[in-house]
Amino acid sequence: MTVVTRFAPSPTGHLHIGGARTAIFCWLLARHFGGKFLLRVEDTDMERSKEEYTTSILASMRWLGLDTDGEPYFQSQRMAFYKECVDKMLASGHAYWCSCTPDEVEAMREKARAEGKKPRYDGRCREMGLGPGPGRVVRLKAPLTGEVAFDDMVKGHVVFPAEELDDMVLYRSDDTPTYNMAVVADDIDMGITHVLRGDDHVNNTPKQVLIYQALGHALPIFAHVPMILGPDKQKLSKRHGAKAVIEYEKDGLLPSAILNYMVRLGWSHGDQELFTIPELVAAFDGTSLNSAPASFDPEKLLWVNAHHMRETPAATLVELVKPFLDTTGLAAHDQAYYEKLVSLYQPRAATLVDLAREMRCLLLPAAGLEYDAKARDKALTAEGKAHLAGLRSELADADYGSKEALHEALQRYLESAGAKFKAIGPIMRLALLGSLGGPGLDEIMELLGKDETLARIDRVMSMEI
RNA sequence: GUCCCCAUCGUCUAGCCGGCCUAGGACAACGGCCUUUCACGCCGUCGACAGGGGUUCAAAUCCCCUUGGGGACGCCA
Repeated sequence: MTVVTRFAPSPTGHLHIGGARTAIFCWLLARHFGGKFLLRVEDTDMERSKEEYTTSILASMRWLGLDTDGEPYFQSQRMAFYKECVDKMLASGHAYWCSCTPDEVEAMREKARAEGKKPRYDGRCREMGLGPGPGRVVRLKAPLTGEVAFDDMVKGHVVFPAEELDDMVLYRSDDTPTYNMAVVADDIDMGITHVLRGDDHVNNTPKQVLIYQALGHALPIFAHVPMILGPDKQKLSKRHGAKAVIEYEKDGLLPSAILNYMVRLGWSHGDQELFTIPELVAAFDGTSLNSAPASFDPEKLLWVNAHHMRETPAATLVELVKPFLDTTGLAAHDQAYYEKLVSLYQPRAATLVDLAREMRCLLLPAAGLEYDAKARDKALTAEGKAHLAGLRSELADADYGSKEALHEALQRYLESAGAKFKAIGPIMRLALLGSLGGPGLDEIMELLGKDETLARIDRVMSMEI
């Protein structure tokens, strides 16, 4: 059986992290089974839909690497098709015209609410045999009794009493289909086999089941994945650190890390936490989906990202980090320098933004190096400066071809001065990096080379304590 | 209000057609090791089956209730 999934966003905002996870699941399911992943833009709400959002969503999906099969479908371009479907339902007696005004319907709902029932339309136009007319809508002739049930890959068998469902509007008085109508018509037409979407749609599903039945079509396989909640268990929102996908791109996160982290929210594969994308495709078969909602944890996302950063080849990372570098005042360096530098900071940065910031001190010319005030207070001592002077002459003759040779040079100085490493560490770090953390002194010097190393030492030598 | 869904460490989760669970892994926190610093890595500590009833020789695992949380009830999607 061919698997055909679809992601169906409405272009009323950027691709948010919750939507991204749904898209990732759909994409993974299709790729795992060698099926098709389609995109459908649900832009029937002319008021809220904006083309810039369609562009943005497409860009985010491309960035995440969620490639689609074929061109996207736009609901706004399929109006005639929906009309046909509705006509078919009218002709078969599964739908009828209704002349009730929104105010009248609202009154019915309030009445039901007052009686402690679920708000619903009372079906008064059901048997009136009305035809089309201004202000009229088409409603589904829903069953009055019995149950509406469907099977769900994550929820199992879900049953709704028919009394819960009313004669929902399928076609509006402005000649447009309603959401549920359009979704079912499209899912059938597009040949969707697996409808995977957020939990918030389970209540729509029985309604859609009725439409499938009215259209005489078999049900697809449903999979309602649990929603993502913020750390406070409330619905995920901006203030939870859950942002639009483009924000993460700006924050320097890697697409593979986002996929890895998001997929693990509501899905598991034994104890495995870290996945490459091919591993994800191989492992994700739609089973092992959790049914409980999950909270979004920005900390763990960062940890996953740091891991993916470490796994990325240095040459690739150089290209990825470049857009994040503040290039003002930087000295010129070749590709090999950049790669070496990146490999030095790879295990020390959780995001591309961090990496870019950390790298900066080794890209600046000696004269432009910035010194951390605290590091300077701590490391710049008379003793330190004295050691630095000795170190300078030792280093002036050193071999900068390997970090081993440089390490030996440092050891030679230590022996001659009778000092411990910790006596020269801070002052050397201050001179070379402007701060106290970072890679080993030998590898830093190997990267900088003799002239730059000495220039940096000289600059600190001339500083007042 | 009505209906639907859900319930294991602070968080993500394994386990859930019952016994191998004195409940495993990961993030975070804390302690240690490694180390010239900072990271990485490694080792360890803290830490959970929401509550109550059943069923059973045996329940985190099955059933019921309670509580708690989420979602949905539009001529929005």
